Amino acid sequence: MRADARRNYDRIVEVAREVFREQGYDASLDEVAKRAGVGPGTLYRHFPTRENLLDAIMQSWVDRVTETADKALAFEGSDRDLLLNWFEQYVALISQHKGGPAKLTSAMGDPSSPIRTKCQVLSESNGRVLDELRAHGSLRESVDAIQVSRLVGGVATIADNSDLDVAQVRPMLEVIADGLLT
Amino acid sequence: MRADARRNYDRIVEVAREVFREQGYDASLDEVAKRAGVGPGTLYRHFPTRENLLDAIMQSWVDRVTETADKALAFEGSDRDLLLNWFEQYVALISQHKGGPAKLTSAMGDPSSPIRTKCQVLSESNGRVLDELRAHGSLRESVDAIQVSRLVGGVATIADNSDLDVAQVRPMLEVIADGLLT
DNA sequence: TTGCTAAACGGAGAGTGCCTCCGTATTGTT
DNA sequence: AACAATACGGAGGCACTCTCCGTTTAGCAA
Repeated sequence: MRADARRNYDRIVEVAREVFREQGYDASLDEVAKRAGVGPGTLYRHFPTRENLLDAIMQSWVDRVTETADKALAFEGSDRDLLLNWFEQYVALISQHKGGPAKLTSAMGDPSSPIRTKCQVLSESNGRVLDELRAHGSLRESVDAIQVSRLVGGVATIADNSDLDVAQVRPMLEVIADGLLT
Repeated sequence: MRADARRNYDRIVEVAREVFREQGYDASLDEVAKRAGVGPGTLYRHFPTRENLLDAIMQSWVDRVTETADKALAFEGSDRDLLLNWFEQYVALISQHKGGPAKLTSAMGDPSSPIRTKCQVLSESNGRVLDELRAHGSLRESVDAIQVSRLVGGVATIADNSDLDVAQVRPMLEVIADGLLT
């Protein structure tokens, strides 16, 4: 990759992160290009679809998911609290920018999605937490990680769309947690 | 309302229902107007926003919600099955056209939404089912209708976005049901 | 019927976003 | 310095939203 290309690529991602945070994930891409000081052509060459751009943006914070799951697993307390704690963090992670929860959760389980790698990281992290609980024998049977990702992702999606705060989200996560645990 | 206005209003709603079913709720409104044989001006005079048009479309089938709740309440069987049965029908009802679950569930609890009356019908129906279970003493405390509408609506939203079938939705509804019941 | 007015129509067009094409510029190599 | 190869960028085509306003029509009254 040529030096100028690399420069533009990085700049676009940086600006896009900012614009998406301000205006939601359906902000104008021409606007992103303009603010980044490049032509629309350049943006679309690097990121043929909006999805590709999102993918690049999310990279950094999806990296944090695994790490967050590690911490959640080290939690000292009841299994229910462990799970709830993890769910809250999970919701926060996928809600970094508007439209994120819907995007990520809808692509869950779709092998042809451009953001499939992100989704895998998410459901794997959920899987690890579930395995831990299963090892404790406190998890109901026939629960799989994708289902849980969808359930919690669904709550996150609604919370995102309706601008709900943590206090309104928590009781819903409790219902899901109680439904999963024995 | 003048006769020609009434005629156009009805025709637009009818055509829109068809177009939205075919192309999802973000189909072109000019296209709707064209197919209805009216100018865009006419469409926008009757329905200043897309939301207003959706509102009119959904009227007919939101009417069926109350009726469906009645039937669900007459169900003979365990409380868990009653609840699951209702949830499945609820999901089917709000998933009549693409984008419906997200629209309806996101507006839940927002008094300024143009579709607030629809949402009220939905959460009231959920409320009635919950009251029944509460009367049986099989419902956990501190559960309210809007929360449940959001939880189940969240599942419906994800299912709608990812084209999930009933077999994939059911286990998620079971988790929610189990989380709600004692 | 005819005439009148309020109500309603409809389509041209401005504004905006998406995305592509291709002439121009930059990079890095020989 | 010359030359590919690579990348740039913006003009412009297309699609959609929404408005404005000149034209048409419904409904009523004489």
